Amino acid sequence: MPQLSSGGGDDLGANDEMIAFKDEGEQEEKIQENAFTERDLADLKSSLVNESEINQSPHAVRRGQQGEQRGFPEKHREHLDGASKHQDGGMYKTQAYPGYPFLMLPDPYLPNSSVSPNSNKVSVVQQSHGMLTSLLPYSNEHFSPSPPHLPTDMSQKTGVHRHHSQDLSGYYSLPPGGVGQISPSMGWFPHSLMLGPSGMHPTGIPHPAIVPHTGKQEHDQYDRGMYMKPHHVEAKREKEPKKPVIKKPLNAFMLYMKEMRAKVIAECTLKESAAINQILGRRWHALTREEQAKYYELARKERQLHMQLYPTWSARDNYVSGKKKRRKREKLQDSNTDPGSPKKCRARFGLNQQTDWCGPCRCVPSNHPHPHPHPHTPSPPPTPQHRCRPTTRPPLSSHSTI
DNA sequence: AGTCCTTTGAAGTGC
DNA sequence: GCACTTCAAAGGACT
Repeated sequence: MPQLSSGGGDDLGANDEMIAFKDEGEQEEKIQENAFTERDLADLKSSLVNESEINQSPHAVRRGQQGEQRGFPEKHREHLDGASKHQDGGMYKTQAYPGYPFLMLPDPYLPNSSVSPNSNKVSVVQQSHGMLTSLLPYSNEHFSPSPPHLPTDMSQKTGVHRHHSQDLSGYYSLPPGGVGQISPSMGWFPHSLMLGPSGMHPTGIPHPAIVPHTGKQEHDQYDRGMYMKPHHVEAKREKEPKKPVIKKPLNAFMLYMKEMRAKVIAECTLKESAAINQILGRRWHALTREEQAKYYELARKERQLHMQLYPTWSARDNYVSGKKKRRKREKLQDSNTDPGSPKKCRARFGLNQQTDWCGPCRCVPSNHPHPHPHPHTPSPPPTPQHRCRPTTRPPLSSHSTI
């Protein structure tokens, strides 16, 4: 748990994390990040425009970023990884949150616990596809070092099973008239026993973490149908009686994205998620430790709740078969070694026909330490400092510019 | 219709 | 134990 406030001066890697930021000039950026929005937009737009004008390649921006990210110090990532690995360790659960005493108390979502309906603070995001999302009130009240209401309230209600739209309405309060505004990521996990065969809650609100089992596209469709009139949902279900999938609980950054996406969209008038995510990634790094702690805490609760509700669930359940993926990769590799023209090769990887190497790594010659003259001749193995990964993201630079 | 892109973090896999 | 991979969200772009 890297960014959490140590409170009493313990170090969980959080200090290291911050030091790492400072070492890498992040501090300066943090100051500058305050004047984000306009610059984000300007940078992003100009980069998009420039790239499109120069290269007319849909991957031009990606290449540029990869070029930057290529310089990302592994050390930093290790910090993150190492720190995150502490998260579920004892430190996290006990000492890591000296300022969060409620963590030592019974989980609010345990069958014998509950939370109190005493807050009306809520952020409601109108998703572009029409789904309303109720977000946790990320007020300081909720995430103050000693949330005053939580432990007390939790202890007041006992023996009541968690009914999300009521019990959680305190902690995850609903806005006026916001009946269906339940976020998949904010802890709205009704008990599995309360769900119907396709993840429907008795209230008629489908469980957001449960979606049909047929891939991303249907996830979207299902999401869009979440608040359809019941008979529509019913008809849809009859048509597609597919095995529901329990989705992963959202991590801190995902929760942050969910909350801030609409804001960024509004500020930047951007719609492309990839671009928005870049901005959000930068903003995430610009957050203070305390601000991030809100989301880490929230994510922890999410995981905890998820674990309670679906004790047998494993992230592996949603993995596409490793073999299947490997086959896909191998197939791609085969096609890369398949004789063909450099032109076709560049086209396949969205490279500029004039300026780009046609190798699978998409790096432009100018920033590539070991050029791929042509994929048909085997590329030299990636160096530890620079790994070319065409299908997965390269090491991320925490201070990469858009 | 399906996949990619882009971000971070959690968790799984494989050595 | 480490490095690597997959998946969570989102929606436009691309195949």
